[in-house]
Amino acid sequence: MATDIKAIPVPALKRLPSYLRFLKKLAGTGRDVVSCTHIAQDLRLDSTQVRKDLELTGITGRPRIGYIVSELITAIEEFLGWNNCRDAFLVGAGSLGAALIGYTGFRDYGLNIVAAFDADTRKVGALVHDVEVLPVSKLPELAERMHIHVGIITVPADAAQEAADLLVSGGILAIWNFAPAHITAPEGVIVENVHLSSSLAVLTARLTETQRVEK
Amino acid sequence: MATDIKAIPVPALKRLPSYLRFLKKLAGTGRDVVSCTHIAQDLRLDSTQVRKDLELTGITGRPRIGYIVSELITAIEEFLGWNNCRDAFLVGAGSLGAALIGYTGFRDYGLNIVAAFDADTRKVGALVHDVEVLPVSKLPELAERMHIHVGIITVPADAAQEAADLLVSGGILAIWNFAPAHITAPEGVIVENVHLSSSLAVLTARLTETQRVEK
DNA sequence: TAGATTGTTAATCGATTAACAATC
DNA sequence: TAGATTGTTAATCGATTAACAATC
Repeated sequence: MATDIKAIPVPALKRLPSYLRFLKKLAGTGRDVVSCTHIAQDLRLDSTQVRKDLELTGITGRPRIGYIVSELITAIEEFLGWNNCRDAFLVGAGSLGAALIGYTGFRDYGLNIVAAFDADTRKVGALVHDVEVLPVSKLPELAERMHIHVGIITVPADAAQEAADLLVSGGILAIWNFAPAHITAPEGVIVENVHLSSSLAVLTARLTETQRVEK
Repeated sequence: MATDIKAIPVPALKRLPSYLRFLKKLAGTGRDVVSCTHIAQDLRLDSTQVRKDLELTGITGRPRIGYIVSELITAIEEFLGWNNCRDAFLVGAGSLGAALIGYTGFRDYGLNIVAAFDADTRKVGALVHDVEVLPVSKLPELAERMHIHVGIITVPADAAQEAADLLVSGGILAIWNFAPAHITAPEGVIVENVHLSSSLAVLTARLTETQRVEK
């Protein structure tokens, strides 16, 4: 097999967006060259780690000088696939769904939510931040016709698997799941979970720990 | 030092909530005993990993039998500090803030958002899901008086550090940051970030990768 | 009893960090 | 040139997985 390239480490992938943010801020100030040390200092990371992470994107720097800021921004964006926008469907037009639709920052991440779907007929037809809410029954056909590859799930936990199945039946290739539920999808379909409970667990466990120690 | 206990591994901590979800579902069906194999199967994990994770909570099972579901639920909840509710303040009453306030599920995670704050005077005075929006200037004094230890940041990126400083000045001990920005806080203050861009980076990088391979 | 499962120790794997030569 | 920084290899650290004895 020719595809014997090493898998991209997830922790590295998760750090790239913060580099991008920093670099864009830097570009705004007119700086056109940056070193790993500089990035690492701002983000409180190890400079070797930053260098290895940047290496993933295929960029090369110059000893003594560093990296060209604009080149680096382009390299990261291309590596993440953020350089050209992807259209996405969202299932579950509740308050979280509305918040995601309303967040304009996703454009920077190459994501564009073009339609929302809801099982609740009372929500169908409404406009959420200029995005129309459609009945879930229309999803599979529309996804196929519009060549949508990304689906976002913002339904309650007990409807999450159903929403996932719906997206899969429409030929979606990647699911961004915000529902507090474990969902399964066929081999080949990417599932990325945003489990707020996991994040909160880290926070509360640490807090409980420090408060236990202090007493 | 007596506090030479091994640090709790973050990945393990992040898995605990999913166990809890599964166990509660199980308890609902009337089952009162469960094995690691059973949990691992449902969540597509390694059973040894599940056992090690549960070990963290201090629970002991019985060979051949497994763990008592109700005991396990209590053990995880106590370990995470989810058994008694914490009051929290939220800064930034935009659509994401509103979504978090409106999400009743946080009660299960021991979190109760009692007040929202915003710098925008036009938002002040409004009610968001029965929670009053107050001016940010009132935050430090109120946080101190009400013994609030947890602060949630849902402001735009450029106001995030300011919001963090405000919370810190009110004596907050832990910050749950939803703003797409790197924030710094004094030693001892816990900062847990929900960086949607990191999560999306994993999704889009994988998607770009598979699409690259297919062509 | 036999066998499933826990508890625990050892082996493996992968990510982070350290070391250092190459270079502009 | 001298020295800062990249690129790369090696060492360390921590998490996952495997192995196996203890036990109900």
